[in-house]
Amino acid sequence: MTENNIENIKSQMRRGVLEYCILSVLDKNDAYASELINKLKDAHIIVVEGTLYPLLTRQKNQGLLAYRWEESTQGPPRKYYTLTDKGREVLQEMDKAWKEIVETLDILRK
Amino acid sequence: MTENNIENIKSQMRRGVLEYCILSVLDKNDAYASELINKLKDAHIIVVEGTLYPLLTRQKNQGLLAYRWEESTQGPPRKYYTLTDKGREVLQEMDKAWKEIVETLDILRK
DNA sequence: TTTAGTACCTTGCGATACAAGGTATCAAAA
DNA sequence: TTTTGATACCTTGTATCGCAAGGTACTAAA
Repeated sequence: MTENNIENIKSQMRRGVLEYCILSVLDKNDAYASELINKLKDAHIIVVEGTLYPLLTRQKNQGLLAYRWEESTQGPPRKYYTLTDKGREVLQEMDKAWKEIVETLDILRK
Repeated sequence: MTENNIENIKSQMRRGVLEYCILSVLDKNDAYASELINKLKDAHIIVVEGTLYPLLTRQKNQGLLAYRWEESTQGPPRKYYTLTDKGREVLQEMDKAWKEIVETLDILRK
């Protein structure tokens, strides 16, 4: 029960920064969806397909991301996402917002 | 539009830590709902009644909080919430979870 | 030609944040 | 003594969104 509680809370915290994480990863390198899932899993940010695909579409529709198709010899073509200029701007705003929240919690929890 | 975007993102981040903030505030002092709203507003964590009341009830049902009624000379009686032992345990788990996420983002955003 | 691996995407359910509206108490003004 | 304003509680309805589950399609190897 308590365990469940905590898992719930963790995933809630993660959810809050998920979009931030995605833009952060893409800021370093373009990536396709499955690749993103693995990179985020490595960073202990769990995200599943049913969450990521709609989210990427949303961010693309907001003009934060663009994509291109690339052939693969290993299977079907890959949809590589890349940050747009607007995406980079928003990422900077996210940096600020994140900093504020971290400071807020420092104070609340001091 | 972009502004809206950012507001959205900020509130998403805040949401992720809302329960953490509530327990943190109550860890310092017992408080009643309206008081909590003001304290959180001061800390730039916006939360409205329609969000807070169900949330407090949930946390109480999970055994994290208890409450007592206190008379007030200024209006209707106040429902003072207080952390339970379990609430304090969970708060410590939240501290860990939060630390992890902050570290994760440090790495992702380095 | 079937199986395994990779990659894409959608549907349906449940949880939940928030706007809006409602009830009740007390004190002071009209 | 009734009305107003301030304080405090709580609920309802809508919309969003995360996630489990299920589905399609391409490639290579068995």
